[in-house]
Amino acid sequence: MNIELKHLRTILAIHKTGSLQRATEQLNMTQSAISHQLRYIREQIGVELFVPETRPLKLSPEGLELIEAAERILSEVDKLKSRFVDLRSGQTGRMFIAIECHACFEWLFPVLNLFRDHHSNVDVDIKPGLAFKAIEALQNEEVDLVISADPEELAGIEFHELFTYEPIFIASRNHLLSKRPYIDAEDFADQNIITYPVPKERLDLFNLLLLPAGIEPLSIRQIELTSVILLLVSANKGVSVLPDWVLQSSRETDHLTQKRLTKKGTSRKLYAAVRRRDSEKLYIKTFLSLSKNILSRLST
Amino acid sequence: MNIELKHLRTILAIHKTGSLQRATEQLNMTQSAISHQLRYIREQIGVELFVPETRPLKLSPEGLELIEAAERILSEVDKLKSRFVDLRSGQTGRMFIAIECHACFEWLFPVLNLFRDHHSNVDVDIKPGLAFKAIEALQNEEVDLVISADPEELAGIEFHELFTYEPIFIASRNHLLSKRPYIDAEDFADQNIITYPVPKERLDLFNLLLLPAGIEPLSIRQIELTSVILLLVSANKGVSVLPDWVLQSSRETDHLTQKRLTKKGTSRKLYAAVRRRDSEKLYIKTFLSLSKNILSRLST
DNA sequence: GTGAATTATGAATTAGATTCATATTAACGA
DNA sequence: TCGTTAATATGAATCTAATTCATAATTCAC
Repeated sequence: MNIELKHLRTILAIHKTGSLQRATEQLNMTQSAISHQLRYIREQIGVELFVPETRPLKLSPEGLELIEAAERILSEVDKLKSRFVDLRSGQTGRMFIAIECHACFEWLFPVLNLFRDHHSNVDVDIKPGLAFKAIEALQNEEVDLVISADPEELAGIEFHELFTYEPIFIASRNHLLSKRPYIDAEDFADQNIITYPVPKERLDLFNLLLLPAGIEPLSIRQIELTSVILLLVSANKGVSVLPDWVLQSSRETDHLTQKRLTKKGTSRKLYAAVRRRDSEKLYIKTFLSLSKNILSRLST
Repeated sequence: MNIELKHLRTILAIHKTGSLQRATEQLNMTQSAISHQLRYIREQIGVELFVPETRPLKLSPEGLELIEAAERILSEVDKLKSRFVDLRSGQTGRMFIAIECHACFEWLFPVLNLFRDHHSNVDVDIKPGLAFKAIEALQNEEVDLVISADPEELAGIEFHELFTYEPIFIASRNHLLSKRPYIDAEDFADQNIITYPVPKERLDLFNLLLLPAGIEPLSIRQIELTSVILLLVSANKGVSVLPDWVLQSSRETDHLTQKRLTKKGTSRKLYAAVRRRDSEKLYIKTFLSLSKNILSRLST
């Protein structure tokens, strides 16, 4: 027995309009096509659906049952369809985020708070633990958005620039280097550095300054939480380099001195990577737009 | 957006087998056909269902949702199908009965009690109030079976003979006619007759005897209930003619005398009319078979 | 019963689904 | 990283099945 949704729709239209003739309008088919189809359906299910030789067409008890089931099934299908219309247009969906940069929590949480106001239907989560394999996870659809400072050329992946930031040197006000107008690579050679617990090559300080200059600091201490880093630096247990936005938004900068790296300063850019096919989704656009503006919001 | 059940089945098969290649077995199609169909589905719903370029195929979050909905919908459709398989084979269905003969309640109830043991899934009901238009109601599918004594040649309708019965004259033991070996038409001319409240031409007594002989009884009193008729006749308030099965099965015949109509007796047949298309249904066959045997069951 | 409207049917046509042949792409082991 | 194998994608050809067209058969209302 082969039944398709098309057939259910036909039966429903015939029943609702009361005749094959009038059903033609709803179904955009000729009366002949409907008649052929009705015969096919009758053959398939082997039960008379309409009382024969009556007009307007009257349902048989079996026909009535079919109609009721058909309405249930078709409404389920319609729900499914509109669900996909929503998914496609970005009214709803999933946005799992992987972050390659540790400090990004500082601006990401405020962004997501704002985001929730716009898209309460979107399932948002931050996936920790795949910082290094983030882009791979994006391709695998394990996550839907990656915050990264290292754009690559990848098929199906788009990097959207979010904002430019400046890695800033911080030390205690009592620190020797607090007298300098700016900090250079060599200055780190005898310093205790406090960083996030990630490999060197993923830290701005090393990327931009120390690795090119071939300089090793005196020691490296790895700390998870930004506020603890600030605390330790304030207490003169070491120095650090953090993105400027962290220092703008933090209330624990009173005992700190901030300096540029190198005379003319340094800069980095942050990107959000998404699958190209997702980039038109409404909620992705909202996220990108909110992220681009988040720094000015935080500083006021 | 056009989705058919076929497509849901395809997606489901791909997911369950993990590859287009293996899905070919389930679907009895070539890998190429499945691939084309998959592309069509993708175009229709506009959302990537499987993570591209991965093997074994992995569902995207959207794909997972589709699978879940597809399983719901297809199971609903399967239920519908098996429902119709049952309906077609007569495992289940509706059997609304119209009776043209008043006394038939006497044997019909016992039949239906037995019937329920065999077919608890069949929706049984007796539809009163359309005694005269019963056959019409059968054609309109308002009822599914008619008990009738007057078979006709009608397109799509079959009359199945149930049993032969004898209309029997009854009177009080004290009644004058109780001495007679049998009763003739003329004997009714000075009698008070008690009958069911239906037109004369639908009563055996008039059909078989009085109308042909052109004889009018002294009076006619119409009574609904068989037991009340028996009561009144017992009390010598009049005489009546009832089918033999009523008298066999009744416990209120002690004060009655029973006589044949005419010297060699009379006989009538009862029929069950059904739509030809229903006559192969299991439960209809059961009903016919039970009805044919009911009289011997009642008399024991 | 007659005419108007509706449904059914067969043949012709058309659309669309499937296959075949083959190119492309991933997966795995050396 | 390369070659090998297996799987998927694709285009054209084919075939199936749905739709239309033309028309016959029914039904309904007056």
